[in-house]
Amino acid sequence: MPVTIKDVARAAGVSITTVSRALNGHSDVSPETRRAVLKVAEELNYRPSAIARSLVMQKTRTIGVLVSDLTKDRGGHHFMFDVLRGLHDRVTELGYDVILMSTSTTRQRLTSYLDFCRERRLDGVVVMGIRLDDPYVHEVVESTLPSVVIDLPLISQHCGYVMTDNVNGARFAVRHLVQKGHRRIAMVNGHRMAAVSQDRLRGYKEALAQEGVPFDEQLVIEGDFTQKSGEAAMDIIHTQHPDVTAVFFASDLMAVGGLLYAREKGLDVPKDIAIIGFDNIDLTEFVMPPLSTIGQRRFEMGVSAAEMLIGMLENGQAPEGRMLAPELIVRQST
Amino acid sequence: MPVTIKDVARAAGVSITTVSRALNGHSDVSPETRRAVLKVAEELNYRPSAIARSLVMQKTRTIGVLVSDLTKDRGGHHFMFDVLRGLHDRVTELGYDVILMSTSTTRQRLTSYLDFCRERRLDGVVVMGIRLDDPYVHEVVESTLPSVVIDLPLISQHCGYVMTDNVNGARFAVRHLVQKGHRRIAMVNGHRMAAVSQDRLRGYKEALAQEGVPFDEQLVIEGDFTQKSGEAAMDIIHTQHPDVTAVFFASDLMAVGGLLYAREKGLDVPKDIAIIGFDNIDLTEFVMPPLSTIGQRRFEMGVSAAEMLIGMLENGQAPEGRMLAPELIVRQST
DNA sequence: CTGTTAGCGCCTTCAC
DNA sequence: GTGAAGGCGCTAACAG
Repeated sequence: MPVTIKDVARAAGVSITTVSRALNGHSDVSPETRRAVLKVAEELNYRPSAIARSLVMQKTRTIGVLVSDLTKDRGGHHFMFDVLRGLHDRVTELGYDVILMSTSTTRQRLTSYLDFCRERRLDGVVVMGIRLDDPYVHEVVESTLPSVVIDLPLISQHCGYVMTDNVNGARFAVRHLVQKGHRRIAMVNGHRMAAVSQDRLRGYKEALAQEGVPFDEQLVIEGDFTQKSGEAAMDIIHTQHPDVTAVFFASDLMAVGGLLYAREKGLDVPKDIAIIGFDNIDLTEFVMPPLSTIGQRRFEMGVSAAEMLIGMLENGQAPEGRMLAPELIVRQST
Repeated sequence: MPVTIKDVARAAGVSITTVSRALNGHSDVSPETRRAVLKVAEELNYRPSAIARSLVMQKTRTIGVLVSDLTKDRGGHHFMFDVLRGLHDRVTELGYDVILMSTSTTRQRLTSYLDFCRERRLDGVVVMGIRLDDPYVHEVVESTLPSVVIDLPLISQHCGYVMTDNVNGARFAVRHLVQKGHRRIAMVNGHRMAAVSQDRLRGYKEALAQEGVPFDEQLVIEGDFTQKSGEAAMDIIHTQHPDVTAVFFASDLMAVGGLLYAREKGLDVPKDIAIIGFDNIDLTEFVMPPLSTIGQRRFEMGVSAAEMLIGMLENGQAPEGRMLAPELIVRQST
């Protein structure tokens, strides 16, 4: 049975009200009583109940983090973990707590994410790794519960987003290749339906236009973000477009596939063919040669989401769409 | 203002108590009233407040996960994330929620982890990635707050642990090498003070003894878990112990270092020298040749911790030490 | 079977 | 400056 405010009050010989005021730094308490109360609270090792406070204050100072399918071991996990780190860091700095939710587990509970939030009386949610076609996402996006979505351009009255500027990321990559002297630059994209694929393709085109390099539709190969598809794409490029001297892959995993293919065929990277990826996954540092790539500011995305959400909560700030600049990371594959 | 039990009661024309009982499946409610209440609750889209319930029940059905320094980008993160996944999965299955805590952020709050738990009235904690010399860990381990520690053999009245059986992991690795015909087998260990290093060294010795291979102290090189130290160790082995045909690295990162060194020196892996690592990090699948290693059942560790903790909470089960069997993963480096 | 009463631990009017 | 009273949303005796 933990020590309550009542215990402190009794021990200090004052009323509960006074203890509450003293502990919360209200001005209408005499310095002596305040000191006395603080001392007693300290001695008793008193910790106010966040639960009780939440009940009466009607806010929990807790935000939910909704992550897609934590159960399955899919690709994007490291990405999500980094975002989570930034998020948690900033959120706790601002005096809030973070509670975890996963699509897989809440779904089997048969309650929607939103209902979960309502039960827990969460003040807000950050959503990440969710697919656009998830039946429940829109429920939270369109609800009045303040929310911020990572990596999906969903915006509404109570929902903002934070994402990487994929268009510019792709532009950075392609411009870098052009500056290295390449003119025939192929692109291996992810599946066409992914939002990021469309953006990265646009960046590719824009960079080419900007640099005065003609766009050749033949040089855009569609992959599916996997290493295997990267190898396959590289094979097409190698056999059908031997004049290509550089390839921009829309994901590092595909780029690694390209790298393996090149090694297998005895091609020198970057001399025979330059390769640049996208994402800056850990792996890129360890392959040979280390892979140039476009990095997303994952930690900062979490921080930014935290600040936006809590800004909405505390200062009634309007939700917004935030694009974070990606960074060009030059290693030895270009 | 969310709809409360009072709203449901009024709308259903019964007392608050009756609503509570109907919703919680108590038997002393007539079928008709129950149906009526359920219907109204449904129509009103009522969600009971977990907060209010926690207050009166004196338990939150929430467990904390204390993770070391979420802020810093250190090695063990993927490990922790996988454990977290298993943990969260099982915990929510059992009807609990997970709240995140990090040493970095709670420390700057100037409250100990334990105080944080007390404020939030957490039912229990799982601790992971914490170093033995952390000043606060022992506070939670020795407190009456039920806890489970990952990867540290800390046990007490209210604290159990789940960890990988490192001794056997090392034995699996070394036995595998012996079975491949190797007799001169070096070991590159992590720093001597790490608990895992000691265990893995023991497993190395035991396996040698068991297989009738003499132990040679010269063949144990001390590294520090980094790739660089793996390279350095490999250099020592290569130059000073040319008769060595296989190396057991106490971490994959060091093993990758060894691999790079071998490639640089034109050594063929595994023909000239076989290499096996420990941890099964993602990287192992992508290096050339793919690295044989010892895998920890990370997801299962989380699941196990969840079950143990909640078993303690609900059935008063005694905390225990659980060793999870590692698995030998044979790829192409051995 | 159902309603009344009494809190859970805390904050906030409103008096004094 | 301080205390008494009421209530946040819910559950648990205790009566009827």
